[in-house]
Amino acid sequence: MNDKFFDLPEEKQTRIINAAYKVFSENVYKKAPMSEIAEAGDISKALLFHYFTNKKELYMYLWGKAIERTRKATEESQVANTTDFFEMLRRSLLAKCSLMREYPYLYSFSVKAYYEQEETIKESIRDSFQSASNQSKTMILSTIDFSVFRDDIDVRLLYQELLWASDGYLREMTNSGALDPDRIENDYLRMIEQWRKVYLK
Amino acid sequence: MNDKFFDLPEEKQTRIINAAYKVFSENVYKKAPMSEIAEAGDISKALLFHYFTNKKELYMYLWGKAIERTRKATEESQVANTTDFFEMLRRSLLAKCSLMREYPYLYSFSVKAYYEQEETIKESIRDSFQSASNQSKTMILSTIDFSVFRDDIDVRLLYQELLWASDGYLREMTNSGALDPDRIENDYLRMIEQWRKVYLK
DNA sequence: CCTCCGTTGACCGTATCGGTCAATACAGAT
DNA sequence: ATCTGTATTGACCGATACGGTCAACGGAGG
Repeated sequence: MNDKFFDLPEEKQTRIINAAYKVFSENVYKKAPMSEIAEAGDISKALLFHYFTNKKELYMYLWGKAIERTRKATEESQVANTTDFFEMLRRSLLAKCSLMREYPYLYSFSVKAYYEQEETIKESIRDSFQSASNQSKTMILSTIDFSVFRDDIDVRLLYQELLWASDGYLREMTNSGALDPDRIENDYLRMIEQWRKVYLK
Repeated sequence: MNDKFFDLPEEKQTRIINAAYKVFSENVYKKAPMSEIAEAGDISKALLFHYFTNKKELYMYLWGKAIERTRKATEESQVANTTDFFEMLRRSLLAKCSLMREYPYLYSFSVKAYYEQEETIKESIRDSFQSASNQSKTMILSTIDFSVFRDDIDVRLLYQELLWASDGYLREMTNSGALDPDRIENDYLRMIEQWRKVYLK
């Protein structure tokens, strides 16, 4: 890619990047047109190709950035630095929200990328995602104090369930176009409070 | 459309329909090619056009069928015929599973259709979905006995949350390609049992 | 052998794709 | 005002994919 991209005013950089995240999160790689990205980012297609020499390079740049920013947000929110399950969940959702404020479609892009079928993309991506996901999962299972949960529930099932619920909520917000991180954050906190009430001893 | 479609052996009919549901559930209307549907259904594109005279007609047929089958499955599972919240949830998830056995992608098609942006499609669809969804929601809120819930929880939030959780689970199954209704049904039942334990008085 | 009809490969005009390039717009220096 | 260098673009290219059509093929029944 062309490093001069980073000399652009920051607003313009993120505008372009977010346009790309959006289009790639809504379409499979093959059906995500560069022209649509350019239009959404309010620049010409030629300029887009000027900065990211071709489609795959843009895609891989977005992927690398997504990985990096996710890692950073997770670290900054101190997600791993607690043994309280719900506190960890809270921090991780707050991290997601803060990430969403700057890159609204980064998360849905990551999910879409994980299931990408295009051969050339697949191999470059799947491993790094898988390893990160597995790593965080084992980290959670080893540091969390599970003794505080009610004895009659299946914690592993619960964990999945809560992730799905928060994910489903986020998806609904995304789909309906009302992506308001503040409101989402607030709703997240309420949901967690409720869970805390019923699932602890 | 050409009524001779219904003279085809049933296996072939559902094979074609499911191919169409799949492609339309994975792509926006405009980017869902008839050729891809034909290929997935293992027939020629020309034959597909022979039965459904054009793309929109096929889409609208699928939509109507989705509405109808959903209504039927809901009715057959007696979803509305109980005042127990979790029992109703259980029945409605079982209905979803039984529907999924015959038309694996019908549900994700319906969701996708609801958010369709194509102008000509939008108007023909959104109303019927909205009304059905609203109707079921008010039905639930009026027949369910909410007094059995713990007093310290927000039932409306809970309702959404459980729907999201079951939805997220279903989506993960769909995405990973392991769409096994029996396993899903089993997992659903376990999740519901857990919920029943913690959310009731 | 004929007829009928389900089925198809090949085709059409058009739109869209990824990508290129010469030309413009424009800012700053002289 | 002119020059220079760079950010930006409209127009274009060949290739491909699109929705839709149609003449022809093939096999079953008479």
